[in-house]
Amino acid sequence: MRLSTRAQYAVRAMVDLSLHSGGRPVALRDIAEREDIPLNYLEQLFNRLRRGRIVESVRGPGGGYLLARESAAIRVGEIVATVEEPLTPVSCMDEKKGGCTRPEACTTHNVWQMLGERIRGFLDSITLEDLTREARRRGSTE
Amino acid sequence: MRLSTRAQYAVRAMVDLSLHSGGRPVALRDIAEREDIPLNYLEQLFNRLRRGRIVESVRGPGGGYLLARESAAIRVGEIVATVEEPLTPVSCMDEKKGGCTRPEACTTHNVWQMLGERIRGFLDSITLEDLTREARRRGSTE
DNA sequence: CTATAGTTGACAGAAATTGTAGGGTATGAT
DNA sequence: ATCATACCCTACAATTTCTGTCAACTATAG
Repeated sequence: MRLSTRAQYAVRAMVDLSLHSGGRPVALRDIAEREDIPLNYLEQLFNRLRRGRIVESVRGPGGGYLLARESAAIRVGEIVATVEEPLTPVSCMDEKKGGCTRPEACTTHNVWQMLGERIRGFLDSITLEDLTREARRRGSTE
Repeated sequence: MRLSTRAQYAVRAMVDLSLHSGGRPVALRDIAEREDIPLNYLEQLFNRLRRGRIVESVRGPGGGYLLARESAAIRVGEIVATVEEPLTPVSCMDEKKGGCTRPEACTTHNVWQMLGERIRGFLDSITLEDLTREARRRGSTE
């Protein structure tokens, strides 16, 4: 039950982006350096985030990435789900197998199903704005 | 964010054990067959469960495993935590690293911390008795 | 036309998970 | 006693997933 570093990187990078973009594109190179994330790896993550319509890209010199919408409209759950693909705790919930021949199987599946809903529900209750505000607060007090 | 099959196996096996034990030990061989879990693998899991004081073993012929206490006193969260070792979403929460030099890092860490609490809280709210009752209900109606 | 910075796919290394093998040890039954 | 059962334990092989790297390509500002 461990979150991939992919997801952790993605959220940290998004907070960084939100903090440092004043409406202007932020280059991955800068984010990678500040957050100590391998640049090439970060590129892959932002490709997914772009396809997930969470960020927009600007190519060419002076380019970089922008939030696709205001930070209050971006939920952490989205970010995680986008880079992490399936946010379901067990495999047999994505693809349909014949499974569930055993009566206990279904019972436990219900548990995992509900667990997944709880996880998504919690992560969706937090916005990028929340994190950004908190990060700014911490940054200023210290 | 995926639960290991270890954890899924463990919970299923515990439900099976609870269903089939009438105060008498149940052999892993039987559980493995009914649940279609590799026997050797199941043995490893039950070693952990025994060390976690969730089950007790009876050796020799006619032996097997028993619940260490009534099923209402065994929570799913315990079972999962016992076989899954750390139930924390991110690595840097177990071992202490210097981390958290970046202000955003701490912010996101809070999120993972709270997520972990939610997960544990949910899984601890369900007892083995709940699952057993539900499994029996399903089994009888079909 | 050149440097910048995103876009993409392939792939290598590392780590964790999952499963297998093979021996040991306690115990009930014959 | 001895034998079969079934737990106990360790090491390791196979597999998968995750993490990270590389190289080549495309768009664009200056």
